[in-house]
Amino acid sequence: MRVLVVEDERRLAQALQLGLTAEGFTVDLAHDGLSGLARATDHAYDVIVLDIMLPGLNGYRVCSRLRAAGSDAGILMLTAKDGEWDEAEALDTGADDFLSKPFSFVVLVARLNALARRIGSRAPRRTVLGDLVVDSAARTCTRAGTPVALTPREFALLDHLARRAGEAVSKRQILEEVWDSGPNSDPNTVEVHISALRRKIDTPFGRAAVQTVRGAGYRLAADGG
Amino acid sequence: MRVLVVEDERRLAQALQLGLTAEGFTVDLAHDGLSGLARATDHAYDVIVLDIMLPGLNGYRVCSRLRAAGSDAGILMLTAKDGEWDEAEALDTGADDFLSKPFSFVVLVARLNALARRIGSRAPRRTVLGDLVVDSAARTCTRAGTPVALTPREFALLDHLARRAGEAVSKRQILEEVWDSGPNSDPNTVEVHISALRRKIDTPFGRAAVQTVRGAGYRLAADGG
DNA sequence: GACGATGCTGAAGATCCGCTGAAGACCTGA
DNA sequence: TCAGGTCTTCAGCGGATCTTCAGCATCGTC
Repeated sequence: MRVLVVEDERRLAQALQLGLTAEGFTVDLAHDGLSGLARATDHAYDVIVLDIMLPGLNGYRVCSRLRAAGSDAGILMLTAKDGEWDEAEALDTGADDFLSKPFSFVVLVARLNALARRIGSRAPRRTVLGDLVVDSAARTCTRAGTPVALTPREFALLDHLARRAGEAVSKRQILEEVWDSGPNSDPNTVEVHISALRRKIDTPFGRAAVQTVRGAGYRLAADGG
Repeated sequence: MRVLVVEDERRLAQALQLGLTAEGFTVDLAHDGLSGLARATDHAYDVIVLDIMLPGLNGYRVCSRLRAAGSDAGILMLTAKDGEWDEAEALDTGADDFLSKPFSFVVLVARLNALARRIGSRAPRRTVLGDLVVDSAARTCTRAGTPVALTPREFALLDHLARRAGEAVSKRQILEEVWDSGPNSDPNTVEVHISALRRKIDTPFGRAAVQTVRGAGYRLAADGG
């Protein structure tokens, strides 16, 4: 579960990062509306925790812009309890849930999990690309009806590519989102796993769904290759 | 990254030009609303830094006219006051971001970069020029439905020209923006790649989308040639 | 038509990029 | 601790790609 916390009070933000990481979430931080928006559009988060009062661009605007940009992440708004910011408005701009400050950490985690469940159920479970089927929920993959056994990494990689089927995805981006690693990790790692993936879902079937886009990364053919 | 700074205080404007150029931006200046509007409609800028208080035509008006004219450049407004009203008004007229004077140069650069990222992500996925289709996200190109295989450089070049379809783009500009290289690199490099591009997207189809504008560079025909 | 400036293009060497087999580290469960 | 599977690192290969160069073509001007 990838979570983005957009919160300008740095101590609170860091406390949340610490606590949520301990709960098993993968947490990134942004400290103002604009960088939050930028991160959220650049990366695929499951849930975004969004403070309403932010420097630069307030939470409402971040939220509505995210929705306008087609984001389907779950959005949980943090509202200060002074009545100035209407919670109904938060929901109107496309938020999924809200929480009044100050809040208990346990409640936040519970809400996040509830949200994640709801989001999970509205996110596509299965991606069908020709005769290649990727089932994110069951973590299974079949090619022409034949089940294909994949290792966790291989599946995560395939799942990531499948969610962006037809698009070229850079190795750097793959490293960040599948490996959850910094920008200076080895792109060869991706190459090795791509190679392994091809050997399982393409080569035995004489297909080529996993395409190399030289200089730009990889692309999973929208028609399954 | 092409930036237009519209600012009537000349010393500030020149300081910005100097500083932003050092940061790697290509910077043009305008000192009043009308000439700013004219420049912005004549040239393809990625981002426009727009002061609100301008002689002639104020920033709000410049901004809304630009949007009315279909400009999709990122617009960053410079507001003198720190009030909510300025912020809301600026965003409502179509600005993407704002910054209150006085501002720190570092912050401006950060905001410009953030804005550029967002603009990049909202840029059109596909450019259709007659039967020539350039898909930036998938990094594919088709002519009359036939897929055309391009090398990374060729694609970057075509993509660049396609985003400015109908405009003449100089070799120098191409070198800067596609090759990301200094002004003293060899323009022949561009010629060689243009030649290769034509051999792939024009010659086999008996078309001439890539046009030479003698002394001024190249232009991609808006109708695909 | 001659001339200089500008653009085109084939060839070649250098460079870059991605692929892959193998080895060892690592993790996990018994 | 061991066994089995998985992951990362490394190094070398092979081919795609880029740049440079040189000669030729084309354009505009005189």
